Amino acid sequence: MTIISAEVPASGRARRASGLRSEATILQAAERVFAERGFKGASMSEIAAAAHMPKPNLHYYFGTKEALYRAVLTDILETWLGEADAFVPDGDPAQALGSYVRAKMRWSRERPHASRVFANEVLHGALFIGPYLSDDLRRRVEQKGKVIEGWIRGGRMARVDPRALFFMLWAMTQTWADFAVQVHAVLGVADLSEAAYDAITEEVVAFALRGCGLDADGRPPAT
Amino acid sequence: MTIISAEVPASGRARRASGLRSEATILQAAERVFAERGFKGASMSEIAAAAHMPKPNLHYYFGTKEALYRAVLTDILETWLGEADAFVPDGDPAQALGSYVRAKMRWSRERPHASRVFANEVLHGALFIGPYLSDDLRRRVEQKGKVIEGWIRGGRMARVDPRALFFMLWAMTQTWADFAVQVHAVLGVADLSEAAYDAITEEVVAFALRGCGLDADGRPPAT
DNA sequence: GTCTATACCAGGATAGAC
DNA sequence: GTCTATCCTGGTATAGAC
Repeated sequence: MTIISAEVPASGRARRASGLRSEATILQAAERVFAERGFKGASMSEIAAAAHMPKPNLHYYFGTKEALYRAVLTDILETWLGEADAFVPDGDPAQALGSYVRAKMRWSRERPHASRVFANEVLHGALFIGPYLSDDLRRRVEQKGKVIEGWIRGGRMARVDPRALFFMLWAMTQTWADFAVQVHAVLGVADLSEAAYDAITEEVVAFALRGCGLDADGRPPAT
Repeated sequence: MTIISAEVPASGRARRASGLRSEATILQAAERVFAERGFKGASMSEIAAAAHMPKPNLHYYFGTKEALYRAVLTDILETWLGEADAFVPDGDPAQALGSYVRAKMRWSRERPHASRVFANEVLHGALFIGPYLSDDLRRRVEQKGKVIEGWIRGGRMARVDPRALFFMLWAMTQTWADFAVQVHAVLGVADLSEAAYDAITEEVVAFALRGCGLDADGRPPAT
């Protein structure tokens, strides 16, 4: 992740433990507030309150609101593709796809704020992470797409455009974080239990595998 | 759509053609700006500029920024489920699901701004349309879910939780509007041609049908 | 109904004490 | 490194002429 450079705090030198802890606290609070309000909607005051410290401290550590936002995004992007590396050419398609979907579902569950910040950023034009999407992400999708094309040529899964497949998988998994409010409203619940979320995860996995022409055991279809 | 009441312009009485035209112009401009910037990020000045008229006119017609935003949302919600009524119990599952997905894909293509405003609203907690989601939408999903459950009981499609299915279908279709920037970045194109979008639409339809255990001709699988 | 000019306030950023 | 007090821009909303 070289496109977005995290702000180096004021001094430009390594700081002591208290500073690092403050910084981490701010980042965490900022992620939550940016997720709830968007970039414009979030105020430094609210982030400061969420981080239990006065406003100027935020400026001391990150300079500007925009720099803080960039730091949050950097933090998010560094993990966004972390679980994505299960696509090895020799691997079993059903196994690889299944664990990819499960990893993405877990990410939505464990870092819903991060998912929403990312969604908000892309939704409004990816002004900050645009270069990252067209360079780094594009390259990765291209690579993994080749693996999938290999599987298709080998008759190991249905013919699915690899890029379209990725967009659909991302959408199907991230929607549980990004649109959680809608999910809760339609289901008539205040929250999803771990058990309920696990059940949903298996629904998504099964749906995605069938969508790729694979049954749960990974057997390719007659087609 | 009774939950959100569109603002009745200043006089409270029907206005003449020029007023109606201005109002429609403002709504259209507002939808676009709200889509690009979010509620907070959008400014009345920018909407006014987009509508080619001075700022106070917006307040004349809609009172406040929030009222204008509500009017835009009402407009969007009225069409959001319009195409959703292909789910008739007697219908063919593959045919019903296919035309539903196609309708949603067309909506994403033709009203991307509307889709983004909606996404942004839900993403940030559905503060304005929350009641609509838990009343009207919930009821509709419940109804259509019964139809799907009937199909499953009749062995006409795979066992898929109907609610989960809807969330996935919405996600898979709306992502092409909401995350268009990401799609373009990863594909390395500035825009999608009609032909390219049609091809993607068929990818999504095929994937969704297989996901439901249906092939393109609507034959249920052995399962 | 349409527009110019302006009141008013929220919020980002900084000065400067400790 | 931490915090109080304050500056100042930008943005909603309105007054009031036409």
